[in-house]
Order: sequence, then C-alpha cells, then structure tokens
Amino acid sequence: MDPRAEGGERSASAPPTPTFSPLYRQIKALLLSRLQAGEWKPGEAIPSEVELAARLKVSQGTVRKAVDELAQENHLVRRQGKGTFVATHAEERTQYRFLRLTPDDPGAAGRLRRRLLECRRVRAGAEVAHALGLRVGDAVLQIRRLLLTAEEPAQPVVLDEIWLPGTLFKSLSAEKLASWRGPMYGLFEAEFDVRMVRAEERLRAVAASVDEARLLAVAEGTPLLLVERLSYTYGRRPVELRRGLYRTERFHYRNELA
Amino acid sequence: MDPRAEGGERSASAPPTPTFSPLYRQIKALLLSRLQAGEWKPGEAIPSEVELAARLKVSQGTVRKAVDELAQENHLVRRQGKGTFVATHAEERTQYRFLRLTPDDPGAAGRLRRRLLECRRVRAGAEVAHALGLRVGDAVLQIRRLLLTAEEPAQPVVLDEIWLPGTLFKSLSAEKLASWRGPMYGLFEAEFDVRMVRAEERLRAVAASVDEARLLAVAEGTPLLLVERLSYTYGRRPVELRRGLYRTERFHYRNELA
DNA sequence: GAGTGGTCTAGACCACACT
DNA sequence: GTGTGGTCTAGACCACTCC
Repeated sequence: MDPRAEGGERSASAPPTPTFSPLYRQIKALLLSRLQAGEWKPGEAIPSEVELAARLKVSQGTVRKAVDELAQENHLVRRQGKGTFVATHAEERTQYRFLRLTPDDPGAAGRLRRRLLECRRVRAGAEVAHALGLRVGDAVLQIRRLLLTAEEPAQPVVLDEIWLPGTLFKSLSAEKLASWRGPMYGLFEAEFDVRMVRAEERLRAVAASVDEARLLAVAEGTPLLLVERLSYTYGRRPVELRRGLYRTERFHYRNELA
Repeated sequence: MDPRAEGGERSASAPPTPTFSPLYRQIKALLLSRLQAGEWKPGEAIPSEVELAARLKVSQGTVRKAVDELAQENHLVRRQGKGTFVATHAEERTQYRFLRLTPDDPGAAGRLRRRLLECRRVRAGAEVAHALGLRVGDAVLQIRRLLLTAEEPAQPVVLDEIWLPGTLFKSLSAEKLASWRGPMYGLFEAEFDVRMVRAEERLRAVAASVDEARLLAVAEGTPLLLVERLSYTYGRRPVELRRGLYRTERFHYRNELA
C-alpha cells in the first residue's frame, strides 16, 4: 500500500497533522486523537495490534511502531500476553508518578499523608490566568494542602497550592478531595475526565514566609525548595498550576539525567 | 537462525550478560562493550547497519533495534544519510547536556562564563570515597569554580565543587582546565577517555554559608539550590561527584516530567 | 549514482496470561 | 488451547547526504 495515499478508516477521522509524515506517525496521531476523545478510558485495553492493523489496513509492524512510541511517552502501557492499556495515574505502582520527592533514608518514611487546608473558588489573577491559558477574572479552583510524614509525630514536608480551571472542575469540592483515596490525578481522571499527560517543573530555593513557616513548622526564612509545576493534558493544553514548597532537611528532589 | 544458539562473532566476544535475552539485546550489549572498550571514539561513526548485520550474522532489523535503543539512551546519534555516530559532550548543540539551569528570561543571558577557583589533589574523605567507590584516603582531584553571567557586570550564578578519582585524571591540571574551550565533559572525553553517560542529581534548598555567600556575592543565609550530582561512565561506574550551589533569583532549574 | 539511515510489509515463531 | 504482545527475518522501496 502506498503510505502517501489517503484511504480507509485513517482519513475518515481526518488527522489534523501535516499529513505528510510516515504512516506509523499518522497512525500514532490517530490513536492519540482517539485517546483524547475518550474512546478508551484510563486503565482500559485498546484493541489488539492485529485488530488495529486489520481495521486501519496497515501491517502489524506499522501499528506496533506507533504503539511503541505511545507507550514510550506514557500514554499506553503494554502488558505481554494481556494487551495494551491506557495509562492511568490511579494504579501507578509508584503512586504519584510526578512526585520526585524522596526520603534521604529510603528505609524510613514511605508514604506521605495529606491534609487538606482549603478548597475554594476564586478569580484568576494575571499569573494564574496566563499559565492556564485563561482570562484574568475567569473562575479557578484553588486548593491548598499539606503533605506530612506518616510516622508520629507527623511532620509537614510539603505545602502545595494548586490552581485548576473552574470550567473543567465544576463539581470538585473539599469533600470529594478529602474522601478520595489514591493520587489526586486519579480523581481527576475518574471524575472529571482530565488526564495529566506531561508536566514541566521549575525549581528554586526560597526563604519561608511567616505563613509558610507556620504551616511547615519551620523558622521564618528557612530555605525551602520551590517547585512550580504546570501540568498538561492532551494537545499541550495546560490544566493545572501547582506551587509546592518542600522541606528538604530529610527529603530531596531526585532527578535522573541521560 | 535460532536466537538461543551461540555462534559467530557474537559469542566470540563473550558478552557477560545473562545470555538468555533477546538477540537484539545481546547485540546491544556487544556494541556497548565495544563502546566501553573505546573501539570507536566519541564523534566517530560506527559501521553501517548492513555491515554490522553481515558481520554479526543477524538481520538488519535486529541491528536496527539494538542501535535504536542505544540512540535512545544517548550512547549513539543517528544521522540519516550519513551514519550512526558515538555521542559526545564536545559538540552538543545545547552545550552542557547535563546542566538544567535556565534563565527566567530566555532572551537574556545566554551562555555562562567559567572562573576556576581551585584545582588540587587531596585525599578522599568518607563521603567522597563512598560516592566514587574509592577507599578513604585515596587520591582525588578537587576542583572549585564559579559560573558567571556573560554580561557586565558579571554576576556569579553557580559555585561548583567537583571531585574526580585521582587515578583516572592523573594529568589534569588547573592550566588544562583553564585553557579548555567547551564543556568540561568534552575535555574528559578527549584527554582522559572518560565519557559521562548518565547522572543522578539530588536537589535541596540550603542557606549560604559565610564563604559561599562571599563567592556568590549574596548575603549569608540566602537560600541556594544545592545540586548534588553523581555522574557515571559505562557499566554504572561513578566517576564524578559534584556539589553545585545555584543562585535562583534570575535562573531556575527546569525539569520535564512524563 | 552509491551509500546511509528510515519506512513498510508479510510471515514465522516465541513468551506469557488466561481459561 | 487461544489470544496477546515480543522477536526475528528478508526484501522492497523512500529520503537524505555526498561525490
């Protein structure tokens, strides 16, 4: 088959790509658009390679290469003998796929507890609006919370401030947040159909303000690791701004360079 | 051909792998061991896919998959129409592959200047010895330097302290360091046959000590981003410990999460 | 035009999971 | 056993680079 020829199910769904890319990239874009459209939910299996190949009228190898890239980019998860599944934050083995904070002593202090401080509707300021691609004054949800060590006495480690577009998270409430077990991004998937796909972080060292110091139980001016995160869903669309302050006396932010 | 059967050039070079892995992984391990042995230098081309396939008596597709993974892991760089080349730090388009520090204003302040403060031979303390896999008291090279903005007046941004195993970097001197143009890791490749392949970083927020504050031109106690990096060469062998203090008023450490 | 990596195909067989 | 993803092969053709 001529990879340049448009035909069959492929062109029917009209991929918005420049349309002059390798066939497997067109397949990839098509699958991505179906993921975005919600054709398969997080955790569900997508059709098998042979079935996709038959439907799209390409060879299995071409489907394979498309799926390979999607798996690499954490959109899909392959499981030999079982199938290929839509990635989800709800059942990550690691829990918290995006959290790079790690205890210095890996033996101690495993999971962190959450304590919700605040969850309210506010109007977006200039900075939040700009980051989330909204207009100043648009409705946003503001959440503040602490992460604390599990052992007693619980010690605060992270102070998070989170902003979400109001339109996407209409029915999100303090009760829902407090009663949800598992990662917050799992709740977003299950209840709001918003799937975090990618994020950018900017790290800085800052001094704790009076309020921050009180909440984190440190002295005013204590150096804290400021982590500003912008999370994206499909199509490079930003859907969460997060400003985290980390105490790093007994934890650190780990990163791998290759 | 039975992939389990050992034969041809493959087994002659005796890969130390568990030997019961897919054929393409055996090829990958073989190529990796040749890279480690220095059979091809950084920047050089390795044999073409067809030639490798013929020599190793496997299909081109199998070689391709091995090379694909090596390219993905930044060991090799593919260039269509030209060949496949050994990755090098000397000619990175980005300069400084491992440096994640970025100016807040991307327009301003492009490259950073270096100022060498110190380069001397010392005996490894417990911490350095442990990190580099040496014995306490072994010879290590200690380097201290500043990175400063290029514009005038130059402003210090990073204070680096670097430790290297003395045996690997016998002839490294302050003169060599000062006169070298380009990334330090390029010098390590060219003069010492040490290629940095991977690194792990641990980030913290700390307060500037008196000495650090003086060198970085900030007040004592100013929050600084502490970046501890352990760099590895082939075979998970640590060959550099680095302790960097970053001023983050106008720069930040960027990270991408997927 | 010759050589290199990049794409696509078709078919065989292996490894794993479920039933 | 059946169905899934994973590996391997052989061959054709495309796209890019250099002569």
